[in-house]
Amino acid sequence: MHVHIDPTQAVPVFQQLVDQVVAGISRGALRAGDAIPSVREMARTVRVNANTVAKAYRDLERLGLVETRKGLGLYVVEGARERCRSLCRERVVAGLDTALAAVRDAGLTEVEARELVDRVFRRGGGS
Amino acid sequence: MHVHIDPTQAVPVFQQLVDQVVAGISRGALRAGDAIPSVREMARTVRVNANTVAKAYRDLERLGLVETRKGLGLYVVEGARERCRSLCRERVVAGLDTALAAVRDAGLTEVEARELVDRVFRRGGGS
Amino acid sequence: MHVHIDPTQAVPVFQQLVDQVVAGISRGALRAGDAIPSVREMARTVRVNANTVAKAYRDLERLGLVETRKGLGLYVVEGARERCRSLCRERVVAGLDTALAAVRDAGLTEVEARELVDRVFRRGGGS
Amino acid sequence: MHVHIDPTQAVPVFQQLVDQVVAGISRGALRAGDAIPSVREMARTVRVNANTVAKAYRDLERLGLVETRKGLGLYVVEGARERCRSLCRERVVAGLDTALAAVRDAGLTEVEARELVDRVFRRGGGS
DNA sequence: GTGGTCTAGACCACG
DNA sequence: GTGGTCTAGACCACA
Repeated sequence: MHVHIDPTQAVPVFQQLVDQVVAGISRGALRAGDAIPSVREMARTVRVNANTVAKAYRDLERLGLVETRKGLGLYVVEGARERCRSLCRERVVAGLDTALAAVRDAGLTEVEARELVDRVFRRGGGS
Repeated sequence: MHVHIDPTQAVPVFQQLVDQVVAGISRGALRAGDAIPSVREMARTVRVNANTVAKAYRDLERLGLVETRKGLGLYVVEGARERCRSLCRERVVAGLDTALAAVRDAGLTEVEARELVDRVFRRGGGS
Repeated sequence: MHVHIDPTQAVPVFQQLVDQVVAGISRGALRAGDAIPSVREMARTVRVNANTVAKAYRDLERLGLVETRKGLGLYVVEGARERCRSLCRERVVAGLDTALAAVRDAGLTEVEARELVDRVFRRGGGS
Repeated sequence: MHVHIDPTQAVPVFQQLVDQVVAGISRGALRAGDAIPSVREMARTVRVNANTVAKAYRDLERLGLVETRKGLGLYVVEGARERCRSLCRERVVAGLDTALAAVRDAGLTEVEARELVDRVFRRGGGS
């Protein structure tokens, strides 16, 4: 479970944490029943305040991906992977939808949009 | 020059103002040499704080789309439409690029991305 | 909008804040479109740290009772009262259900349960 | 003496243990003079930390339901069943009282409260 | 002025 | 050891 935080970025640190744990669950690095790193451990390893980590974890719980067992820590819930995926899917599709609408409204043609799709998918794996 | 602001939305009010003026110039509702509504008038008509309008206008000036004529107000500069369009284009393409990368990284297939493109462009004119 | 916090109670301060705002909406002291007291004002008046208030307000937003307009404050959303009521109702019914099950499992008779109902409702308005 | 613990639930594990032993005494599964399982045995069988079991047992002793016989273990005291029942009764009645007050304060009618009572008692034995 | 984010450090119940 | 709550005080973008 590698986590990397960039505090200079516009997206809040706690949100980056949420996203990375979600990604970890999505790709199977964290499985149902696994414990996620404790607040303090995560805080130490990513050099972030513990409260910030706690806030992120609270969000994960609210999303229903993780449950807290008092005195023990946070555990990935059953079915978290599927829930993650559908969450990601929704979010990503909504984003693309918005972006495409902007493209269209800016007067670009469908052909140009398709070319962008080509380019991104030809580019392969990286971000 | 109709402007509509939704203070509920995540995108800041001043940004919504910028976007709508840019759109107005793009589609020719505002032409080179035209005056744009004064800060106070705009503030009154769209029910927004005057400081917010001023900030938006500062951005428009910084983008090189309008110029201040002292004592007279703000005027759309020569060549604004073209500049607008290229700005829009860049911005929109960057947005689509990011959205597509997210789609790809979320594991959706190219086919699904293409279907979204289809859907948006079939939907026709509105936003 | 009177709010009273008892920091000695077992229920967390931020939760007490949430509950009291919910109650305020429920009984119509706060109506759709109204602003709720700013974080800092509330913090001052109830003698609680601003972060604690902010946490409570975050919960209210998550419950869909309130929306934030950046730079302006938090506003009660349309339909908040109904949502409040159904939330309260659910919570309260679940609590009663649990309590009744405990009563039954402890071997008390239905008659005794009914007597308790009588007593509480005879007692009238107070808490 | 079957004991089942759900570490997921909001009620603390040690409290669940107390409750289940109390229930066992109440229904006669544990009688005066019986030994209750040793801390270690209980810890092993219900998969719980031994300190947690010890804490629960301390509570049981404090409630006057069991007594320590040094070197032998914990034994259910004479009159435990009656004491249990009155304890349960008190606790359960207090709980119902609170729940009913909440119901009333939430504006539900007495009739609705009565219907809930009906429903729970019609449902019969299980939890 | 508003809320949002982050840090630092304290205390608590639970295991 | 764990997470949860609370305080105090800082900085930011937005209106």
